Amino acid sequence: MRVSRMMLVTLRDVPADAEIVSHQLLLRAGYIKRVTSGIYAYLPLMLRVLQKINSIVREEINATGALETLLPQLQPAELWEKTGRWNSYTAGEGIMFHLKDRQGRKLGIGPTHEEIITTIAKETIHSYKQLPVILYQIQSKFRDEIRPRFGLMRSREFIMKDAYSFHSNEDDLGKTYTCMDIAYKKIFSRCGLKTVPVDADSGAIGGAASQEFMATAEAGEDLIMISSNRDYAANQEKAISIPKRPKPLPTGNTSIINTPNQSTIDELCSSNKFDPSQIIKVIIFIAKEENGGLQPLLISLRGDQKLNEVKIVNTLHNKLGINVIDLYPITIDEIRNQGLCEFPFGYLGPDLDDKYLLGAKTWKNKFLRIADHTATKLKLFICGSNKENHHVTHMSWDKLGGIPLSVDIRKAEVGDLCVHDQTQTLSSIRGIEVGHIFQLGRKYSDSLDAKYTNESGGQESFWMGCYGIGISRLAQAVIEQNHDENGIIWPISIAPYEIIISIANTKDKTQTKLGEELYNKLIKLGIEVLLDDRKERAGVKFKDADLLGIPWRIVVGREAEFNKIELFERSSRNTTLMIVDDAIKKLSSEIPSKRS
RNA sequence: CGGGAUGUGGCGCAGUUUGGUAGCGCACUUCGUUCGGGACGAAGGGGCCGCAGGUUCGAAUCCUGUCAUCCCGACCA
Repeated sequence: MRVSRMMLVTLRDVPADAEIVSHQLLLRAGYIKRVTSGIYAYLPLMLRVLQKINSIVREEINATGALETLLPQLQPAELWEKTGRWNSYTAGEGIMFHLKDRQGRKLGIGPTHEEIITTIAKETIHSYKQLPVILYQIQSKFRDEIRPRFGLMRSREFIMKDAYSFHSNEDDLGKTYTCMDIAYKKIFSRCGLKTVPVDADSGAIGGAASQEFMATAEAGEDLIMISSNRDYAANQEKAISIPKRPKPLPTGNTSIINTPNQSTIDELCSSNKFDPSQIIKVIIFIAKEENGGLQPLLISLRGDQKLNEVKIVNTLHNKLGINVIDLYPITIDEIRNQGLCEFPFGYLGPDLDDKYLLGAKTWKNKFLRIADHTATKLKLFICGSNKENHHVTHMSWDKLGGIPLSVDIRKAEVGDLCVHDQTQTLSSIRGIEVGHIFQLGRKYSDSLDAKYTNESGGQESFWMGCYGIGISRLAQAVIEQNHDENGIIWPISIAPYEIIISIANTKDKTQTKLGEELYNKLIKLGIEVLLDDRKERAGVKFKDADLLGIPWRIVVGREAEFNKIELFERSSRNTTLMIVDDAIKKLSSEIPSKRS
């Protein structure tokens, strides 16, 4: 392709809207154009990158035995109602774009495709003999993100590869899950992306085992907790660790103490020489349930621990079968709006009476009481007395009327010891989520009544897995990891072009002629080559070539008359003066070997 | 949605406090001189100053409303 013909417009100034380097470079080098918030046009150069990524993804996913499909983006509400996701995906700040057609039928614009694919599987797969089946597609997905940002990193329309697998038993699902794990690692490494697999929360999609692939980058939105030897890594939402040992409370009798103006852990500790680990703090949240119910939660935590809200949502779902669509701390205004008397905030105890909720307008009038393991393990502790300005020391769970539901709802912190290996400590790094694999189990097949006939003639729900890769996000993540002050440095495997020939002076006939010859020869060799034939000064062409990030550059310049060119490698910035034929030889052996 | 900020040619910005009818750099066009790391000079083209009302003889500038964009939080490939 000739640069003079490719609608290339590069920007010298950094667009004001772009915050992170990869986004700035995509805009400056003319790869993408913003159309509206979170919605981008992929310009010709970008499309080539995406197509390269797609073909790597296709190769590796096809190799797992998966079949490519293309599913509709417009999806009927009924399917989403069956899985119970229509409300949570559309109501309030729902993430699904949705609309009504002219007959008034409700449709959603696909943020994901479990409903569709499971329905298709249900209608197509009737016997265990047809299993397992893996289906996938690569196409645009739509999510009405609360806050789109960072260009393609979090956009509202984005390209995703999503695969879904169907199995007759859990073991088989596990096998495919492992295959995908391996395929994903190959894909990311072929794309030149450094990733860390982490244990993940399975979020709104639901399910059992789940792993995220994080591209490590300072600009990443996710915090990853990782052990020193990298054996363990988890999303902060899911991370577990060994909490520090509590400082035992010296023996003593249960007694109420005066604690005026000591409504925080800090104040309480500094005034009474307590250690935060000797205290139980109590927090009240409201869990908004899928069916609209508002359940007050009375949560007990050890004073030195922090609450992990995601773990609470999961606990409610997994242990109590409550599907929570929103979780938020209560406020004084809300208590008033409920028509209730004020709570003794700052002095709450785990035994706060349900009578505080009597007469609530929309809240349920019984607390759901849960506590973190670190709290329930304390034999003796200090806690609020449910009376302003008073705490209780040497309290025990017995005296409080028993131990509430004991679960892990604390945040793992940097410096904690790891559960898998107590010689390791946790530290944190930032990452960009580029892939996610789940073992869904039978959640969707059950709710959509997707069954097949098993060996003994009975009906059974499919075991399912789902596996996503954010294609457009991945492309940008690669830039985040591969750039310098001059621009992008594409790995050759996904570069839009492999070589750019810069003719230093287009008025020089010798240079132009040699450039054109070289261009044609390289094309014949099957190399993807750009010819910068623009009537620009050499400096402009060099700057643009660096900015675009093409892995190799050939400069046809002063030495053209001696049949020599300069070969420049973008990543190392090494330049070699070479005879033309030697350069061709070198490139035609080197480039194909590094494409993989 | 809550908190913060900004909207002025394609991009980056000044002008707004103290109303007088729009300017700078980059990019674009033409000519000349240059010609290996974003050249220089000269001459040009392009903007109803986000939009709608209002105040005023007169509004980019003041007032009201509205829309959009970006940043911080919840969301997620």
